[in-house]
Amino acid sequence: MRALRRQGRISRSEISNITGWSKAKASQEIRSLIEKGYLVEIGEGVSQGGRKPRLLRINNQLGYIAGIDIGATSLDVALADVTGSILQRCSEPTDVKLPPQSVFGRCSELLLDLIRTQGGTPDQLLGIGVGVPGPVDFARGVLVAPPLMPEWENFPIRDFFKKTFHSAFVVVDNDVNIMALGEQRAGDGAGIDHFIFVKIGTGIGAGIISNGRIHRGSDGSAGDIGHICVDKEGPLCACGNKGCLEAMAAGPAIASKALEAARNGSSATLREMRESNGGTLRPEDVNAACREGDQAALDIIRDSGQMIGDVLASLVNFFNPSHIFVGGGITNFGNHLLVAIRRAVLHRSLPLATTHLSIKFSRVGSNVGVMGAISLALDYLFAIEDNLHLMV
Amino acid sequence: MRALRRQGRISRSEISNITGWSKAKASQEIRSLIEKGYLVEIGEGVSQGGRKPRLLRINNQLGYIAGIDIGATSLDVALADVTGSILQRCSEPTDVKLPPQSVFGRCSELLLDLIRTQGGTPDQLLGIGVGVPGPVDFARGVLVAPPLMPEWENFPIRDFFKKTFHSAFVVVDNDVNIMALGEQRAGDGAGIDHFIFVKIGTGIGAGIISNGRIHRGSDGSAGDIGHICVDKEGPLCACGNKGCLEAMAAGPAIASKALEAARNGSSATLREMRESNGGTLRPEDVNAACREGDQAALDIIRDSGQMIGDVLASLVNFFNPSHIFVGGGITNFGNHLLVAIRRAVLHRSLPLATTHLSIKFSRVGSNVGVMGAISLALDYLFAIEDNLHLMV
DNA sequence: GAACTTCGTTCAGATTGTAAACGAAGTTCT
DNA sequence: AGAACTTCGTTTACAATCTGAACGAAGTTC
Repeated sequence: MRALRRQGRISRSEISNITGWSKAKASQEIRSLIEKGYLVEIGEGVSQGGRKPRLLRINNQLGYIAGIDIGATSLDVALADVTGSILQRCSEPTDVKLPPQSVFGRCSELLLDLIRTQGGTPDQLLGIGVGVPGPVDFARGVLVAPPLMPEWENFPIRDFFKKTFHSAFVVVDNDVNIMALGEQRAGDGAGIDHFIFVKIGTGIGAGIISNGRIHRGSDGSAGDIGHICVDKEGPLCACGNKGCLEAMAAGPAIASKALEAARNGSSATLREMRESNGGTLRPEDVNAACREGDQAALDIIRDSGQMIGDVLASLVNFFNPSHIFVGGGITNFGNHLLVAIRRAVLHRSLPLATTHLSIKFSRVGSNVGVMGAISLALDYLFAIEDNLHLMV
Repeated sequence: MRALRRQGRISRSEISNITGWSKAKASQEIRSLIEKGYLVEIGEGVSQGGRKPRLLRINNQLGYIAGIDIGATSLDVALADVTGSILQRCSEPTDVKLPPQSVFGRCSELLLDLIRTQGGTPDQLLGIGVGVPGPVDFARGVLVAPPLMPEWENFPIRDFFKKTFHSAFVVVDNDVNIMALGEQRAGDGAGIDHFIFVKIGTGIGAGIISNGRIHRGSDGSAGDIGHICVDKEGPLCACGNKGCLEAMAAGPAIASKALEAARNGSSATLREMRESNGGTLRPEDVNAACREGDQAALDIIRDSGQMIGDVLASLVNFFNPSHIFVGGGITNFGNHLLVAIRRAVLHRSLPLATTHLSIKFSRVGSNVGVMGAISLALDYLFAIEDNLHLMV
């Protein structure tokens, strides 16, 4: 019922049209919601040839919603109101090798800071959405067999946050699922029933939207495409198999290929960079070299793109999405990567599955994670509010 | 509302519990449905310590539902009542190279025969579910760019059947989707949220169930895994690409590999078979040779299984299903194929995605297609009945 | 066979939703 | 400027709907 209200964020008695209710009931219901403080009036709208409508909106003073996105190397925390507008956000580097207590503890601190800066108190926090880099048992809100951080397995994320924020519920999901959700709610994914959000960074993962809903799979590990095998004789991956996509095309692989190119002399640019960096190279350096027109760097990026595209081609045949959004740390690598991915997908997939397929970078940028986390929390919030209303 | 009734096929005033209605309303509603002829009483049940309940059931005299499953080489037609029980079925070989008029015309004839044999008339047919071997625009009920039978594109299947069966609605879907639905409703797929039904026959295709619903993809071509590339230098496929799974591991590929083995002398058994068959070999022959312990035949089957398993391994990582059901013409090939598939999948997928994964043959057998078609038609029937009820 | 269950219906009363009428506020055309 | 017409939102009387409690029917258990 008020889920509808969330959609039309500003509108008046069109509600009676949208819901199919009579004007009488709509009016009465709205009055009750205003009395309860859920809705507020917000000025008047433009006339449609008669009396001006009195617009309303969800009361954004109801409380706060937090979105937390924990990546392999960075950590984002944002505070939003119940309409999903971000009030403030912050970001800092982290390391998943650290014990969960310290990482989540830091999240709590940052969140408390944000709330204080906004002039609120911790008990005004209604809900927290958390994205973590690994398979999540969604119902329990717990990581299951995370390859990157075995220590985190079964860490009670929900209870941990509840200790500090008593009044808030906690929803935990995989970080890529949450990015896909963010793209759906705050990006170009709006209204698209079937799409894939591909995150390329330290690892490679995919968030899947099927029939408009997140597909998590039976163990919460759906979308784990980083460990699809692309070369049976390829390098050893952290997961124990050989030639995983992640081990061959993600950020670290790009960096190590660049190091090799710097060593064997196939790229003077990369060699210079390595020296000025103190013997190491980061994925960003390869991108920079690429911009300068370095052929070896370009080849490295293209190779990555082709491998990723080859895998995506299979998935396109299988899943037939209408859109693929590419995001993550590698996103600012310009178009070379994307072009290579596109070419590989178009070359290898069935024409029917690709004629309407669009492959592009996510435009939501670095906010996509926290936006998704907030959306997830809001979904949960409005679901229980609906239930409460049904019970009362 | 009566969708619930369809679930509990025999039950009485538990309906008031299931629906949450008061006993009064449930009773009244049931009376109305009985008067309209939708429900019938069917004896008494066992006492629970008090008065015996009077069991009811959906009236199976309401009309007929037809399920039609058109494969690449065979055609199945079945007649069922509105509870989904098959009354009678028939099957005959066909060829998708024939024009659609003649294939669908033959379906109509068979269906008329079945109805007559059951002592009914064509206007008692309420709905028809049709499965066709190719991508389907589900909303329009029309084939889109089918690789095997370009002539069938845009053929108005719905209108064609409506000409003969005026009172029936027609729902068209891809044949593998329909098999997946059949597995869900009449097989081991009951209650499973995420699974893949893999059909291996003349072609290779997959039906996908995500969050308990068929995932059709944005163009209706989801599940078309037959044209995933497994070998960039492989043989040319009918689709124009090289090294498609279908071209390397499906029935025809198995047969042609067997012919080669018969020619080059690596298998005496296959050579004998070829001679007694008049120079050709069918996939079934390879199976027979396999049973006799022929090593070359066994290798052929194992190779196919491995290639299929390699592809499935990627899809398991991506989709994380809890079950994979294997069906289609190759199903009766015994366990060699399945063992090879299983080994490849377990070897290549992430442990988390495979620990709870079950890969087995579909037990529904040859009925799975028509059962799915019937289920699809029933879903549609009960959906519109629900709507009608809401409107009245 | 008395006491207690479960099943299903009947009926009065409360709850809920609706349509129509009406007042308020605004626009357009003369 | 004002008459006529719109749209917006509320009030009110009325109709449909649902529920709870009471009750008869049918059975089980001790």
